[in-house]
Amino acid sequence: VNVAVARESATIKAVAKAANVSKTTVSHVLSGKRPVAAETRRIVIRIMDELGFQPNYFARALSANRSLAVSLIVQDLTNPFYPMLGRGLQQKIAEAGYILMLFDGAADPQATKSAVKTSIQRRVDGVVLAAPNARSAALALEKAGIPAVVVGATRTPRGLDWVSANDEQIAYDAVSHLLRAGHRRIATITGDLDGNPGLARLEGYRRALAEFGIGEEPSLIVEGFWSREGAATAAMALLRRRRRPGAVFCANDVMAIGALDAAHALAIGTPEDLAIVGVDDIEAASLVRPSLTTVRIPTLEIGRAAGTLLLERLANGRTTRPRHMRVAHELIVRQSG
Amino acid sequence: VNVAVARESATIKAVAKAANVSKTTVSHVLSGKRPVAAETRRIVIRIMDELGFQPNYFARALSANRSLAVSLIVQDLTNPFYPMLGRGLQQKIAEAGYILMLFDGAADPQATKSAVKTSIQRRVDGVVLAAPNARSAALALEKAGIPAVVVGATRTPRGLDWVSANDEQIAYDAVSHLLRAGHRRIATITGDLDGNPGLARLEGYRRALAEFGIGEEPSLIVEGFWSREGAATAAMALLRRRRRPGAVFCANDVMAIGALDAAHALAIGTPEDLAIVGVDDIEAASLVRPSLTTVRIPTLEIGRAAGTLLLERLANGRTTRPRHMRVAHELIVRQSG
DNA sequence: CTGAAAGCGCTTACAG
DNA sequence: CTGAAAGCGCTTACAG
Repeated sequence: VNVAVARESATIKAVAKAANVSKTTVSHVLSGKRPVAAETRRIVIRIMDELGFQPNYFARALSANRSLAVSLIVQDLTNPFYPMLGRGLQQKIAEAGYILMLFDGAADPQATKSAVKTSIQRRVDGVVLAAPNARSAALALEKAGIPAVVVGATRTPRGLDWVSANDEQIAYDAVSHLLRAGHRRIATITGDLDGNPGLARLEGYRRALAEFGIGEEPSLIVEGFWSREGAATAAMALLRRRRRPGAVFCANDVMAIGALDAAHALAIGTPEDLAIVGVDDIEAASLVRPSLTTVRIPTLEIGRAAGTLLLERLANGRTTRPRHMRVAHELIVRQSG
Repeated sequence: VNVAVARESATIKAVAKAANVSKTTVSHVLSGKRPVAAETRRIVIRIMDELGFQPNYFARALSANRSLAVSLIVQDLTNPFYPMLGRGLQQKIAEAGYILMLFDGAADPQATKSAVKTSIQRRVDGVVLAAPNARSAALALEKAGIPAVVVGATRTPRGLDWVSANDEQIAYDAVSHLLRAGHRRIATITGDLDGNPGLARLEGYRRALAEFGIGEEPSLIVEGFWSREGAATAAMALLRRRRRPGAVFCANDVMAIGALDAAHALAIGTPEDLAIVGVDDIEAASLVRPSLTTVRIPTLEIGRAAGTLLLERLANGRTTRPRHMRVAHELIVRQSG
């Protein structure tokens, strides 16, 4: 096996020699941690330029014992939620000189474990967990002394920094929009009710109705399993009732599109005969016809918030209490409701 | 500023001491580069377990002079093309023990430059460039002795490993599908014709028609600028002709959705009165009504192919010639054509 | 304002 | 089959 002929890159030693100073001084013009005579600094900087010197991060990381790297462990990069999250996080940490190590596929617990292990071996300074099995991952990281921030978890993790959307309020705002538009018989197609977003969004739906003095009608609450087909089936049942609802709040956009399918199949007009509101603002929300009214979750902001929490944690160590940041959502009114 | 109380992780030295062997031996049971007596090995492994030993990658990278890391520099992570690419790449390189460093936002040349610089400083072993300004980036990397693979570039880069889809054939296959369905007046809404995918897809359209002995009709070729609105406008003009086309090939799905908009606005039925075929198979392609017939570009495969090329390059150095891999696409027949 | 030297935790010729 | 020691390229007390 041949070895790539990497052009030998200049070291601190070479720079020191050429500039006629010690390695110590070169190191200090690099870090600024100690005053260096203006003239000396100028010379050193010139030599660095001439030699194309780039500090070796391994050496730096090894002696300083920090990597200036952050891991992002993500459930499914293919879900549009995560790229935006990654972008926000990268923006934030890059400002502080950190880079992003990306681990995908954490829907599989085995992949999560391996991502955590690799993160520990590579001595990342912090980890953002956007994965379902955050709990055990966080434990392993804590043992290794690596701070973690959890994002969009289904449950509140104990003692960890955490950023999330306000799922209850999201649903409340969506349903309030329908109520303000005059709707009174409003159904909801829920997601999986085992986890947090599903449950919280159902609660928001209930609170909005309650505040309008509308009694709950259990038959208007149906489960759509977060999927287009599940929602279409549920909506079919809903729309075939004698007294069908005039509006439906769907706990995500994919299910809203399923509801649209059902309405179309039954020749029920949207929004005239059935208003539909979703959550997420996925790309398709503006591409379907009629375009979807929905609640946008500011994924970029979530990423940035996670970065902020992590940087603060890195600066403060464990001295400060765990924090929870909530990001603001936004109602996007389009054609469907 | 407080320092995080990182639990001291065990070092090779600690393991060696506890196991009553030398650091050399511990290192060799780790790497397997030299035989170790079965009994000794067993003891060392047990001690490693007990101490929770994780080798420090900085130290390893520093002495071995390789990082076991690969950079992915991406134009816009938010474009669904890239997450899948990233996943494929990560899958491939993880098999060889490499991790992925992600850089987003390379649509901005400044961001690309900074990503390249960081990649050099961090001594990544290789880079995958999925960015428009691949040329200058590749040059800088070459100077640093870091191999690069280019993905989905608009121009063929010289001397570099390269993976791409076969854009000409993609268009040919899409148009052939329409021809086989009996269409003879087939329009095309093209992308930007400055770059490769736009031009190549127009050529594929032409070849398909030519092979069917159909003369080119310049008025049936209109530009849609890769956007929904651009395509809708173009389609409007097309559909208002006295003799309007019976089918239209759109150079991407977003434009196909624009064509759908236009047909809908003019009450022209799809596919009865106007068949529509796109390219990409974005998520929305299956969500719009009628769902879109399209050509899927296997992004995951592209990522894996890039990983394969890069790993081979890392193994062979510059001894082998630059390679070009093409990935196979697939016609997805749905409702629109 | 500047340097000599130890040390970070590994790998790897060299020697036996 | 095993060890002692040099070295990778930085950072950072310590000393002046």
